[in-house]
Amino acid sequence: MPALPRCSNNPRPMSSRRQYPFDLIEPKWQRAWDAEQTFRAFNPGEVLPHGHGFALRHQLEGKSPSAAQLPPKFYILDMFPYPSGAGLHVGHPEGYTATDILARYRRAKGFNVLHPMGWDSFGLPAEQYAVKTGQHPRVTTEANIANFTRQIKSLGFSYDWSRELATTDPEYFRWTQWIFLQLYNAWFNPETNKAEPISTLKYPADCENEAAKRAFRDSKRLAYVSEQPVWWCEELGTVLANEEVVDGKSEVGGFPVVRKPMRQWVLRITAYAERLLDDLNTIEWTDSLKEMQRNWIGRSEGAEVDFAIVDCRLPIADSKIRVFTTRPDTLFGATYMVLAPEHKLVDQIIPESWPSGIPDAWKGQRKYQPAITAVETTAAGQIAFGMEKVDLNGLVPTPEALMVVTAERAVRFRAVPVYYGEGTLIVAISNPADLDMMDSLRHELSVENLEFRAASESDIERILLEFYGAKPSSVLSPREAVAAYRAYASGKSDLERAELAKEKTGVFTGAYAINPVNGEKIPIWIADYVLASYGTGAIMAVPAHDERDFEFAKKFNLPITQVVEPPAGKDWQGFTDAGTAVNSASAEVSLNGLPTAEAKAKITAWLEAKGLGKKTINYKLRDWLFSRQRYWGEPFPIVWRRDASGQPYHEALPESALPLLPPALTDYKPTASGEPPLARAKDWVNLPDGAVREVNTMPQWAGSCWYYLRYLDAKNGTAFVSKDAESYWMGAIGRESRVESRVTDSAPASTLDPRPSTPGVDLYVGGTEHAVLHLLYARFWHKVLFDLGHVSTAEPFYKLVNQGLILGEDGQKMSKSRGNVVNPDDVLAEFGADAFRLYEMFMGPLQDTKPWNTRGVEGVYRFLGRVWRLFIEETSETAFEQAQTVATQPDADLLDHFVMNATISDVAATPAQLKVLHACIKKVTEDLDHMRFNTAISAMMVFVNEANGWQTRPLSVMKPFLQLLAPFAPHLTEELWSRLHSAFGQRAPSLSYAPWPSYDPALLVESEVEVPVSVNGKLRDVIRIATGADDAAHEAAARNAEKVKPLLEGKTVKKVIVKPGKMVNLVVG
RNA sequence: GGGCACGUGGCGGAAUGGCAGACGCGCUGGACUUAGGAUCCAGUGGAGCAAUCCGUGCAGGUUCAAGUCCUGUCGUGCCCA
Repeated sequence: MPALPRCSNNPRPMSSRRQYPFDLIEPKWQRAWDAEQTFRAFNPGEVLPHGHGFALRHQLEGKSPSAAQLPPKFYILDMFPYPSGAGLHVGHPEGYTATDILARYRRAKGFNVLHPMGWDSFGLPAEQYAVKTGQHPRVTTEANIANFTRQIKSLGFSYDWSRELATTDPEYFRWTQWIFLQLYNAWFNPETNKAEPISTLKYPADCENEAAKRAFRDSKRLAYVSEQPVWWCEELGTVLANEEVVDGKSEVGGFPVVRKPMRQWVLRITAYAERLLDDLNTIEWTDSLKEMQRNWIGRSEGAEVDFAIVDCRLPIADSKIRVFTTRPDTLFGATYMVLAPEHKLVDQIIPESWPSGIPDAWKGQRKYQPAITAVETTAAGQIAFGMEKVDLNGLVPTPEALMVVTAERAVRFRAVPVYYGEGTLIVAISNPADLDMMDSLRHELSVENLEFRAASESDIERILLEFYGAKPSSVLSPREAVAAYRAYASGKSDLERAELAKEKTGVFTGAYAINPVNGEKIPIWIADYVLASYGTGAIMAVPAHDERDFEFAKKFNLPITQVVEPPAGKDWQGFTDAGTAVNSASAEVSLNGLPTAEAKAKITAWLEAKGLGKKTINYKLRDWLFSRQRYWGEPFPIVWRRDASGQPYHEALPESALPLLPPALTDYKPTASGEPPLARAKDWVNLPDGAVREVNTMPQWAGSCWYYLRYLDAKNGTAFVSKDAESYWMGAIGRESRVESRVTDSAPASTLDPRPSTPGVDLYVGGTEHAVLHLLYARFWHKVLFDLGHVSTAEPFYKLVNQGLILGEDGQKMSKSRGNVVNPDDVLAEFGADAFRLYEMFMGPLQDTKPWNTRGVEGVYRFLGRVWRLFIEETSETAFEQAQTVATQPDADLLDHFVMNATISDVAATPAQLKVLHACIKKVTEDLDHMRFNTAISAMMVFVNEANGWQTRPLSVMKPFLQLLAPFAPHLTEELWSRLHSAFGQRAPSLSYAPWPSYDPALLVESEVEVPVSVNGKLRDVIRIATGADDAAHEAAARNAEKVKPLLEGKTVKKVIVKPGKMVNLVVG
């Protein structure tokens, strides 16, 4: 942040300008809250200590109330942070301040508030630091947690620190592993639509032996093992989930990633797709957030349709291709089919030779044949070409990986090695900027005569001619063409294939299928715009009404047949919206004239009746890739064994083996063979009975999937959470009646929040970056735990609010490189925690993105100074300052030099004063109920501006005001609250549990109101009129208003609109 | 390319369809003061001496009345692709 002028030779440089002694007040109260455990939240059955504010407020001192005897709960949760080395930035405390204000407000309203904080402490940075330095990640992590704790505590948040947790604590991740075992030992029963213990699984008849049963069982578990192509990041030494890869690079660090098939643990989240979607309707999240989750789940309704294969040499059962389409109504327009290049039927349908008469363009092309497979080892390092001898199809060489390994590092480039010989390497690179990098690597390698330069297409052609002596034949057989195309496509990611490809590519397989609705013979293609992982990996192409099919058909001259008539004025070619079916009739069925929706229904019914297809629902959501090749994560409680035939199989450890701790290591790098770091610990991996431990670890998401449950009962050593604590705090029992009976003691009904407690976390606040993944994963785990009877609600987070981003003072995202990061420590030193909290809330609506402005902090800081001076005698400031100057160290006793302001007295308030106070109570209360913190603060500023002018300030007005301000500025208000009480010889009850003030609407009624008068909708004058005057009185007064009268002369009043007390509008002609 | 937000003074932002700009910052003037980068008081959307006129990205529409609702358009942000 821009440094504010500070005088370095003065130990208390700000004291002369300090608005009030926050530097003494804030530590004083933070210590007091800590010592008195003021914000301890009590579980059902706990003994409430004598003298505790909560116990006093609810007359429960020394008792151990049951859930029914406790006040209603309010669970208010922050997204716990990853304790990074950089410490807190001003974005963190924004949400934390909002929740803290609401937690304090709810306590004042009589709720039993649960407001905890913890640490999402597994994570990559600590591990990367460990790889570099050999320092155990736990050491780094603990230091960072200590720093975060200090920073968060300095803000005076009312967390119940007795429930603090860290995902890296063995007593915590023991239960993360336990939940994994719940997933492992469960399957999803589609009939009951819920997870059930694996023991309820029924085996099919052909599972004759134990091995077959095991294979079947393992294929049904919610946590299962799968060999699948994953994103491998060389630099990080781990796989990444799709969502952790951004623009072809790792989200963390921005390192290159490649596709690679690996054995992985996967969680069956797709089984819950429908429920994750449906239950969004039962929770109170913003529409945009729900929409994001819906998009991510990506439900689409359509049909699966079977197309028979012509002249097929396959067994009958396989002689058809199943496609998924969302537009079965366009079936008559399907003029070709496309399979994903990886589709398992492709190999089986290819004929020996091309059918006669097909265009050459369909047959694929061989353009280059760089037959280079080489690993050159030198003294200094090696160069590896990740490339087999392949045929390429396409206009440009496929970007492939060139890996250069030196003693220092391994770097992967997107490059095609096209020539290698006599110590000279020539590559075609896709990013010219990589040339410099390669050049610098050349020096590191110290390989003689190794030259890097970019090769143009004609260069490559010339080199290939030289290399092979002749240009290879361009005529391919169907099998060769398919193989060439597959090799080409395998180098691309799904994203590159489906979305980024500007030019459609593909090749004809030589085989044909029969369109089931009209018996037409259509060619079967493979193309990379069809993904094996979506739907059935095959589509029917309707070029007239699908953008990508349309482009493809144009390129390869495939027929385009109209089957949907668009609304008038639109071209049918490439029209993809709903319209009216045309050209869609056979002897058996006709869709002609039907709107798209009806046509879909009719053709789907027909297909089902004929056994040719069925209505299907498809999801974009994929199963959750759950393993990482890292050290700093939860180890899987799994071992591997081999059966009699030598087949490996996995087995869960017993619960008694938990927590399974990771082994001690000195080297945190993956092994030379690419195995995860855990594989280095041979003693740990190899068990005496011959079993081998799983060496993958769980992703960071695991710990954050259930931390909100652990807070409920954070010290429980025998269960992840006790039933009692879970059902009380997650609010599944007898809510409404308890709210009414319990909260009424303190506040009249008028200011009562009528909303009953809600199931799950009552309010969850955090950043949008977790809008999809964390929230989806946590909901999934929660539902599994719900199905298995471990929790009592179907959803974890009832109400969720995303705080907006805080930008730097320059309006840019805060980042170290921009140098616009604001450090809360600096702001706190200058203005104090209360001013910081107040400013974070005053900036604007919580949900909005807004820029930081240090001048704005000064504004609210001045406001707090004005509050201070409302209560404190100015002359005593001098006495304090003198005492402070001679004091050797900051001492809270110095505060005793302050004297209460003489204007404060125990006298009756005037009606005007009461009105100001009650208007403020009303506004602040209503705003807090709607999380409008900024306007609540402005209401309190209005109060202070008024009170500033009062000659006497009645206690009965000033005390409630302090209560209103207390959630926002707890330190200052606690200090003034206690001084105010002792100055008037009163006993000071804890401000934190003092009942929230209520307002009297009768006091707010004005005897006379100002009402605007407009003529023809234009404001002309303002009249004063008695409250409750009738319409006629309003009209009469309006007609007589000074500035209105002349406008009515000579005109007829055609219409009069009166909203009593609001406005009058006269329409004249 | 699609979806969802959002466009209001010099700035952050207020406004159940009913007096646009609450509150704060900044700015201007004044008081107090040895001093002011403290505090207090007053003013502050634009134009005009004034009456008054013009003003919520732009263009239309609905309405007695539109920052607010509807249509289109431009711009910004986020998410998805």
